[in-house]
Amino acid sequence: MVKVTKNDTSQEKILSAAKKVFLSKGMVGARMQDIANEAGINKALLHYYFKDKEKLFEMIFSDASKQFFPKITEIIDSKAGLFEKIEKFCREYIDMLQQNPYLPLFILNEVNAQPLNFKEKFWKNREPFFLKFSAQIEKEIKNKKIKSINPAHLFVNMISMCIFPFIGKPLWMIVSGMDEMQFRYFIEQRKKEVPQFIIESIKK
Amino acid sequence: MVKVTKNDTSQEKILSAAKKVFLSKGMVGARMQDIANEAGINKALLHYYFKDKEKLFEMIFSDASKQFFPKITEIIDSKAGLFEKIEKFCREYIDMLQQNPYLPLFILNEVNAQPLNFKEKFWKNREPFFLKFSAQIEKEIKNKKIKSINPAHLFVNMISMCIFPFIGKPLWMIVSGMDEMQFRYFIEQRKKEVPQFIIESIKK
DNA sequence: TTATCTTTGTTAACCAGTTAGTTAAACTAT
DNA sequence: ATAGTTTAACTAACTGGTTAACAAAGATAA
Repeated sequence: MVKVTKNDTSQEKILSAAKKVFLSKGMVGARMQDIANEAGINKALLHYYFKDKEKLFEMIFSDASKQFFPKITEIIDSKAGLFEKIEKFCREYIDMLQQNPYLPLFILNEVNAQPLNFKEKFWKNREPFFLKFSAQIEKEIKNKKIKSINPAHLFVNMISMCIFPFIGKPLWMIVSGMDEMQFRYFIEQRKKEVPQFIIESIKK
Repeated sequence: MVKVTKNDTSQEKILSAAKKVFLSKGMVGARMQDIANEAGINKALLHYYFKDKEKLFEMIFSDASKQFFPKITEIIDSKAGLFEKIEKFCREYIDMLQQNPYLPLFILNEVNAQPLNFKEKFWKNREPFFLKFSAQIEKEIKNKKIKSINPAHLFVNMISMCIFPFIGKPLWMIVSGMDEMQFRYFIEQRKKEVPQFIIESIKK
């Protein structure tokens, strides 16, 4: 008989609990006791495995960053055509956010709270990743394939329309009267609506 | 001779300090001592004028809400043509956010933290304000003036592109390498770029 | 005017509850 | 036994909020 649903190790339980608590409450809002409770262990054990709150937080933030950023560069840097790339990006990025709905507000809050710390620890030696994307757009414009547009605005527009609905979700649900299921459907639609909206705007 | 820069009353100093601290640090991150220091008064005086942190916070949040929301409905409900309305909204809303850059993250964080509390205290007896906007769009579609589009997506797209850059500002500055002045110019451009982007997408 | 009282504004010192982090002892599997 | 885990209990620092004393500026009455 194989080990059935072998209990996670304490370390794994802690990381999973910490992710849940930090992502929903942020660094200042999270309590070590909350994390210990969520993990079903004693608070002291947190400090046995992870030196302090800061260290534990960094582990979670680092992990979250790896979900939030590489997905962008990965698609943007691929060698697909522009429209295809836009479609793929919106579809996959919204899909990822659907599975990690707290990610955007978490990341943006913490970058906001400590921009320098973020730059030092998580954005060192990275090349400006949207340069390639920018070059591709310039080329398409030069070849008269799409209308003239500033690539930075196009990029920010795309990112905005993909990410913002997850940040504004609770407010939008109140304002629009949507329930959880309707919102889910709304997001599902956006995987096609957003790229279509963008392409309609720039195509010639 | 008129009273020159008459010292603000303590109450005014507190409100001004509280706004600054709450908007940049949020409810949980803000410290009553920070607010007292910022206002240049004793901490006990905060409780003399405002019962507790919660009350002081509500005052600030209520004030912030009045900037964040009515501006939307006001323009959306006006009787201008659709394109004109989109142009006016983007221009004026981005302009307002330029003067209150912390507003979006502040509002969205607090709605996120306590959606029910927000609904009860700040969204009672309000009619769904984008119904009129929605009707106007449906009409334009029916009259073949614009392409077919789900009004909810159009609305969310517009809001996203106006608001998100302010939420993502610190991250975007790091990623793009912009400095404060370049970012300011970037936002200035968006007042025209965003409505143009939208209109290009929906016009026939 | 002047002496006394009242109201309002302000403060230092304090209090009780919470939080991150420590410690030393107990448990457990090998 | 012992090395690796786990815990209850503790500590020091911090936080929101209170208190009691004090100060300033009128009001009131002689």
